[in-house]
Amino acid sequence: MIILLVEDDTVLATHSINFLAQEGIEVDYASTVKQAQAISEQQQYDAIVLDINLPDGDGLSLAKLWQGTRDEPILFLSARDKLDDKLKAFSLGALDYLTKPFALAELAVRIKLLANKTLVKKSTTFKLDSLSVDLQAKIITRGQRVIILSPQQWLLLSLLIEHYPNPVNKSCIINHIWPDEDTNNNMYKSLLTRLRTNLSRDEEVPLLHTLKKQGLVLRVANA
Amino acid sequence: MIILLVEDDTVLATHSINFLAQEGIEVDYASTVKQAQAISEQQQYDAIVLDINLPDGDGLSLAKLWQGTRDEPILFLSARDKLDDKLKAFSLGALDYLTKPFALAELAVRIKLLANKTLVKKSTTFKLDSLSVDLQAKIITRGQRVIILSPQQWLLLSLLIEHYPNPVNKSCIINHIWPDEDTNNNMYKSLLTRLRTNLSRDEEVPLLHTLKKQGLVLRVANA
DNA sequence: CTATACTGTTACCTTGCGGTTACCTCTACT
DNA sequence: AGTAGAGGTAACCGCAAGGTAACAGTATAG
Repeated sequence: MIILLVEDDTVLATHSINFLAQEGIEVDYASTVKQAQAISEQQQYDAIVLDINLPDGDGLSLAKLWQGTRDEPILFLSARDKLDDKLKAFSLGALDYLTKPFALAELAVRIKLLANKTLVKKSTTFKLDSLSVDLQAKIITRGQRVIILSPQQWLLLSLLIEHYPNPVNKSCIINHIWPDEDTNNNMYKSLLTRLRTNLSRDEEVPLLHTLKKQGLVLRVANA
Repeated sequence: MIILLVEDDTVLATHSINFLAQEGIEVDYASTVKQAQAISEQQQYDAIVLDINLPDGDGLSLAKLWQGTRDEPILFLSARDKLDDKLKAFSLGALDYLTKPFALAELAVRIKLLANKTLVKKSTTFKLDSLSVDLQAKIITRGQRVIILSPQQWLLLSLLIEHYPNPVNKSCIINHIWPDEDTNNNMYKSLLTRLRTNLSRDEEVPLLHTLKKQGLVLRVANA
C-alpha cells in the first residue's frame, strides 16, 4: 500500500512516515503544492493525505485541480477545525477530514479504510451476465431483448441492484415494496415469479436466487 | 435515503433528526440497544449512526453483534475521544467516528458520504485452506466448488469464523442457534455432521474439529 | 366502452430443512 | 471386562417455505 502525503510541517511528516511504515504503509512525501504535483504525476496511490495549509497554496485548491483527473481517495489534515473548511473539503470530493492534533494510530486506521474501499463510480448502468439495466433511464435489456417491468418489479430489481452482490432480506423487501399495507406472503411470491419470468426466458441463465431464510440475491447461476 | 440513529441524548437526537430531515435524510430513531435491535430488524438502512454510551449497553457491542449479519456502513458518535475507543470501533468495522460536540452539518455530510460513496466495501472474505467464505455476499467456495448451506449451517459457520481461531463452546453454539427451543443433543449432532459433509467432500482436508470438553473449532490440522 | 395491464388472491405442487431415531466407535471409570 | 457417556454417521419423513399457474378485481388507456 502506498500513499502520498503532502504536509509542510517536517517534524509531523517525519513522525507520520515512520509510524505509517510500521503499519506497512509506504509514503511518498511532498512539502509543497509544486512538489506534490511533480511527484504525483507518475504514480497512482492507494490514498492521498493533504494538509490544507501549505506554503505555496492550499490543499483544497490542489484537490480541486485533481478533481476529475485523479481518482484516489483524499483525506484532509488541518489545524483549523472551522466548519466551512470541512464542508468545502467534502464538497471537493474529500472522503475524510482529520483535525490536528491527531493520533498517528487514527490516521493509519483511516488511511487503511480509504485504501480498502473501492470508490463508487456512479455508473448508471448495471450489468450482470447478459442483463443490462440503466438505472436512470429505466431501460432493461437481456441480450437483444428489451424487458419491460411493472412498477413493483422495477422497485424490487433496483433494490437488489442497490445491494448487489449482497442478498436482501425478505422482510426488508416486503417493507420496501409494501411500506404500509398488511404483509401477505403470497404477494411476495407472485411478484418474485413475475420478475423471474421477465428476467430469464427460455434458455437464459437464471439470475434471481433465494437463499432460504436469508434473502434474495442477484447472481449468475452457481455450479 | 434512510438511516438508523441510536442515541440516548434526546435533545441531541431531536436536533439531529430535524436537521437531517432538511437534508433529505430520513431517520429511524432508537434510544437504547434493545430498541435499536427491535426497530432495525425488518429494515435495511443506508447508514447507521451509533452512540457509544447507551443506557443499556454500548454501541460497540451492538456493532459486534451486527458484524456479519448487517452490511450497513456504521458511523460512531462519542463524547469520549479516547484513542482506544476509536481504534476498537474501527476494528469492529466502523467506517467513521465523530467526537462530540460536532456540527450537524458535518454529521450530515459524513452520513451522505457513507451512504453514497462506499457501496463497495472491502470484501470481508474468510479463508482457510481451500475454503473461502464471503460473509457479506454469503458465498462459500471450496476450491472450485460452490457450497450452499442451510440457514442453521450458515449460522454455525459464521459463528465459528467470528471466533476463529478459537474454539467455541458447545453450549454457546446451542444457545446461539436454538435460542428459544428446548435443546436436544441430537439436533446438535446432526447439524454438525451436515456442516462437515458440506465443507469437506471426497479427499478434501477436514476443517471442523471438536476438541473434547472444549468445543468446536475451525482449523486445518486435526492433531 | 372495450382492451390491456397490473396486482392481489387462491389452489396446488415440489423441495429440502431439520428433528428424530437407530446404531456405531471411542474413551474413562469402577 | 462391563458400563456409561460423549461424539459421529446414516436414514427416515413431516411439514413449512418456496415456486407456479390461473383467476378476479381494479385501474388505465385509447
